[in-house]
Amino acid sequence: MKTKRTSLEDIAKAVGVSKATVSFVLNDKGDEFNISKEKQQLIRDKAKELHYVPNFFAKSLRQGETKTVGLVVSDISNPFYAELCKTIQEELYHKGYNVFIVNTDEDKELEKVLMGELIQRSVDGMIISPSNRIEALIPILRSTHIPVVFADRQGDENADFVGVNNFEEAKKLVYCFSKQPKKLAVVLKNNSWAITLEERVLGAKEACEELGVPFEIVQLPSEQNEVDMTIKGLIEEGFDSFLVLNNMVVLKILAGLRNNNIELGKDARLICFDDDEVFAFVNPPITALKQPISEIGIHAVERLFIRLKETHQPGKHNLRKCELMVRSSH
Amino acid sequence: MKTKRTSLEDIAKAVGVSKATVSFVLNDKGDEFNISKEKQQLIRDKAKELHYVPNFFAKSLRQGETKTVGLVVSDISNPFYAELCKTIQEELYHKGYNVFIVNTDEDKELEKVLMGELIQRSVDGMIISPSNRIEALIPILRSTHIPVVFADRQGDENADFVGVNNFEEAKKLVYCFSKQPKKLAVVLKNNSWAITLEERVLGAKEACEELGVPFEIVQLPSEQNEVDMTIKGLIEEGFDSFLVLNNMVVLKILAGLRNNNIELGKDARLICFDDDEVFAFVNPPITALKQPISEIGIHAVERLFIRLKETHQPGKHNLRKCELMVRSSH
DNA sequence: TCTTCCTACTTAACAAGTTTAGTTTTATTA
DNA sequence: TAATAAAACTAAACTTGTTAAGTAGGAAGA
Repeated sequence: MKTKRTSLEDIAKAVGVSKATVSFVLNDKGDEFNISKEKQQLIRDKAKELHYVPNFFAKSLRQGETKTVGLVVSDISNPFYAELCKTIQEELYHKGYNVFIVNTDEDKELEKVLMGELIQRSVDGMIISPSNRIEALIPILRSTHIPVVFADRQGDENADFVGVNNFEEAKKLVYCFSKQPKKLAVVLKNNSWAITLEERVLGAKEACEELGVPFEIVQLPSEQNEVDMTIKGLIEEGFDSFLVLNNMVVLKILAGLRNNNIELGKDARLICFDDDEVFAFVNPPITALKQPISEIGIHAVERLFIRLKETHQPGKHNLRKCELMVRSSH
Repeated sequence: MKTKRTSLEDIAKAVGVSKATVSFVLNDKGDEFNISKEKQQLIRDKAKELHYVPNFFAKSLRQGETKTVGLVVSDISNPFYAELCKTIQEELYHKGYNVFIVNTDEDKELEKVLMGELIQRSVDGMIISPSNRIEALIPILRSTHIPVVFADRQGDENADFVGVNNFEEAKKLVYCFSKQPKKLAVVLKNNSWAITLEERVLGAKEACEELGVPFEIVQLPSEQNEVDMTIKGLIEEGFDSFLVLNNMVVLKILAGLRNNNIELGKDARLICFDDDEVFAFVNPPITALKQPISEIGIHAVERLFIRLKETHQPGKHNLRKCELMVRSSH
């Protein structure tokens, strides 16, 4: 038997006043609307007694504001996004906002559906790390007038963006190897073609051309034994350096190298774009580029709040600096 | 200038029909309610033209159903919860439900506030990994009649629960050391006193008593240099084995051991409750207990759906099995 | 021809709050 | 003493979508 939740009206009837009075009191506007202290107490007591919880939807419907921000990421189980989500959630909580997180799994169709759901939920704003350039969604977003900030990945040149300069950072990394690579393998995940990766690949390419280093872009297969084969092939072809552009594949490469008896730091060198604390304890410790995740989250929220106030402003790009964690694999 | 979103009424006026007609058509009930094909097309076209997105709140308000589940976890940036969130989100998405994730940061007050917010949002159900036994929240949950399933951590004996048998699993781990410990340090994070940890501690304790192994429960400080000191002290006192009950501290211990020149596997042994893929690449590879995270998520969702249909059923405990990842640190 | 039925809709109540514009009662002032 | 003001509220409109009940007009059957 589904009993109805306590409503304002239930309290009003129980106390013998109008809905309006109850609403005033429970929104701490009792004094402003001249509700007597005794009645205020009566109403508050009854609300507690009946376990009253306001219906957020009714409130939002009337007020046209939800105090909710939609957060679109491709994969919360990726430590990068897990941390980003956490930071953004915390920042927004302090400002009185809730966050609705959705997971696109790098699927453009799903992304579209989920963003539609966020719009249905009347989020006041969105922070998006899009699976790719989102031409299809721009008109919808425009017509709803929901402010959007892109974080980590840039979905639209003209919109707000907070992230890192993937091109420049990747380029710099190529210069960071302890010995100039004879041949460089630029490795990324299979079927992963996010904007950030595109930019990183371009940066690495430019550096290689500047240095005259031969290079190849390697899309790593998903099965470990295929990875092992790929790496074997690369080593045989004379590749001695690996630039890993994707934190989610570094473990596979480590395993692949080990399975081929390649000793990192000696027989080959590796740098990873994206850090993990545990890299310090891997054998050998992995040199990696640490992205300022919290910073990105904090600035994205800050920017969104500016947008929430002044809607008509040109988009601004905020590029944050990365930090190279020099360990010993490079 | 904040332009209003397109509403049903806007479409109705533009086409010259009533709101009801538009509602029928856009909910694919046009035929059922005998709306002519031409009008249906007209309405659909206009809806697309005006970028109509239904207001979810208005719909939920009327229908008393939100197709939304609240998910309460202590820390999404913890890989355990990140994975749990992802699984639950995926499972629910396939069933036509959305998930609202909140982060309690192990703070009981915050947990209370956030759960209140989920109730305000009229979630149809909740999956909770509570920061602790949540006596304070039980009456509220009861009065709202929102079905709740506990995942990972058990908040109430009488409610549904999906997780692992922390007591037994921890107990077994003590028996897994390659050499019986001379003295065992049972390590957990500072100020972390989740239910799961309580149970794990109790299990470890019982095993130690059975084996006659002296042990100590160590709350690890948060600063690395203090950790180093703690570990130094333990080693000097003759502790040669570490049972780490908390995935988030294992890195600190690894660093502490290294800073004290202790070689794992030789001078000391370590097993971790909770696994991470990267443990295979740490030096030496860490033996760890892998929890069936996806399984927990999937079964929690399944259980919640049973609850959504039949509210009055006794609570059921579903204990899933863990897998010991034998590597070499033990 | 009158009744009945079907088609193609419309009207209005409803969900649960917020908010504007009133209303009644009491107190104060000219 | 009448007018004015303040105190303590209430009524009803409003947010948007759903849905039960109703209606107008035409066709078919008795």
